[in-house]
Amino acid sequence: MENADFSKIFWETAELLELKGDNPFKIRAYQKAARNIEGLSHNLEEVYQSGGLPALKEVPGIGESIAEHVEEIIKTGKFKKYESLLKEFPKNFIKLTEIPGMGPKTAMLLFKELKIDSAEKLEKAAKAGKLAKLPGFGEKKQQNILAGLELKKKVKGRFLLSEATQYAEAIVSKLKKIKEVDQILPAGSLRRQKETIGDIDILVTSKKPEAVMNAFVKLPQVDRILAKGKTKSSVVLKNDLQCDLRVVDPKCFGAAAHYFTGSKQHNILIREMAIKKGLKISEYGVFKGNKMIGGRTEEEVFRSVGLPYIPPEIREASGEIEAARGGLLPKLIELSDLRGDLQMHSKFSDGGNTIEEMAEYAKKLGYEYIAMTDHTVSTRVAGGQSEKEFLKELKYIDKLNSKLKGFYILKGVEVDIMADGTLDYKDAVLKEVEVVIAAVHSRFKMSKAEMTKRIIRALENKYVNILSHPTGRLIGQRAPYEVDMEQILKVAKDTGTCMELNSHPERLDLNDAHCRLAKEYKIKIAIDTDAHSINNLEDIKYGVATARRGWLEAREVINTLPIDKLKRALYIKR
DNA sequence: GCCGTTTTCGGCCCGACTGTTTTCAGTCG
Repeated sequence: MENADFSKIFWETAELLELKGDNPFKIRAYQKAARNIEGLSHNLEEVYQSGGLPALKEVPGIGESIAEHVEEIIKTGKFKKYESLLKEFPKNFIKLTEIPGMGPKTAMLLFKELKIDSAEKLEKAAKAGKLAKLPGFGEKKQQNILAGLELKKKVKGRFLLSEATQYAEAIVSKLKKIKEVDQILPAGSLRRQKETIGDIDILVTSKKPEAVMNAFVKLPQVDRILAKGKTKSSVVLKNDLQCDLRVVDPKCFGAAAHYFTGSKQHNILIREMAIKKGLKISEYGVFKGNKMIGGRTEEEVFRSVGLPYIPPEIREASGEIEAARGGLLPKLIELSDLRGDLQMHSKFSDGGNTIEEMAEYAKKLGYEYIAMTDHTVSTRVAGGQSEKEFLKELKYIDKLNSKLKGFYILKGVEVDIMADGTLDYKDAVLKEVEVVIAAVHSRFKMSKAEMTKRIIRALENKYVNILSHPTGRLIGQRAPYEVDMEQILKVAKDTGTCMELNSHPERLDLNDAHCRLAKEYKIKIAIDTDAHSINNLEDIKYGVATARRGWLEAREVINTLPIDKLKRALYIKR
């Protein structure tokens, strides 16, 4: 069982309880547990196997009864309470609440009054005008539900961080031109740099909010307006991404920034701390009674509850508050800490640029080195080279290096891990290479035990420096292959192998939670781009963002080292 | 259902906008 499986069950349990109109605090408890399990770096099943119920109860949001539910799910593969709740409703009924504008109350009312239990029936009834006649409904509400259905059909899921970043930057640059706009900050999950983004939240300070609102909803990117008020508006952009704008007074910028950055759970924890101190925190500031005592900056908000500044990327209610209180916050890695990029491809395999062009661009980015890691023979679709061809590339790199001043091209390779865990280049060839990156590119559907064994065998090869995209997932397209990550990390630690954090926006692999786990195992990480052209080299920022979400510091990332130290670190296994 | 630097019981974050309402419920973030 993966953590995502547990969290899905508890999310849906909460949803079902909500449909039933159960105690809202109980519902919140299930949601909180689901959210915390989602962000957990350890596998919940393994937590239970090693420490039983008491270990489960250590997880925030898991108490007596949810711990028992988890145990039940592990032992029996079932969760009786959830299944009996599910039986109380028609099949797929809870999916109705995924439609924007449809909450549990509306869904239940429509079911009771019109027997609506599917999106299809909902659409039919709305089109026939049956909804508008119900008590509490009207023409507008009916239209909104139809629009929500349309949106749901079009938008399959969340947007990649890279996509949302581009859209947000375009909006921000337009908003900056509005003269009534003072400060502007993209907030929400985008500011926390989550790997996928549900919608763009933008915060603006202005003395004339209405002027900003009017300009915002008229932006060329806007397809339609969902809501427009004095200080808050929501629109759907032409690419179907929702964008919310909120305007506040400059004096509460910090409080608003903190609030709109989230995460929701983090905010709740901070607000609870405030209450204990006799304070109240809202997006308008920090208040003692009616008196505002802070909120111009985010620092003031944190200070009001006795904490230092917590970077947005780790505001996930996953231990950052405790760390901040104990003075144990990590000094998160920054883009400028990196001295080179350790995986990329050239025209020698499937890259779009020559080695010289890649090196030239890398120099412009301020790097001191790159590793050229073209594909090997098994990855023929990606122009993988035979050993003989590859040895020629190595000689070519030697020649380039003799001409370069103040820049170094490491001789690297992205070698394939075969189904049995052997590599597709002989050790005699790998011996000539400075950076050996091993990767799984085939046979993704192996059992967890087989895949784990396969990868471990590769890690045990003394020439392998880095395990590339360790789970093989493609966000929104391909699930990670089954692998026992803790087992892999243990072997990586024992053998002195690094884990890659592949910065490709669809990979981000290791993900944030795995980075944090690797940190616990004291394993070094290589953040690289896997660039196939000069255009991809700047994707490194998404890797750094993920590393920051995984609490990584510069000293835990191998390519923050200067070249001589890096070479020594790479030779540690031999 | 969870949780404790006021509590093992009694709290549980806070506010905007909409649509349908004469004062608010529902939804969302």
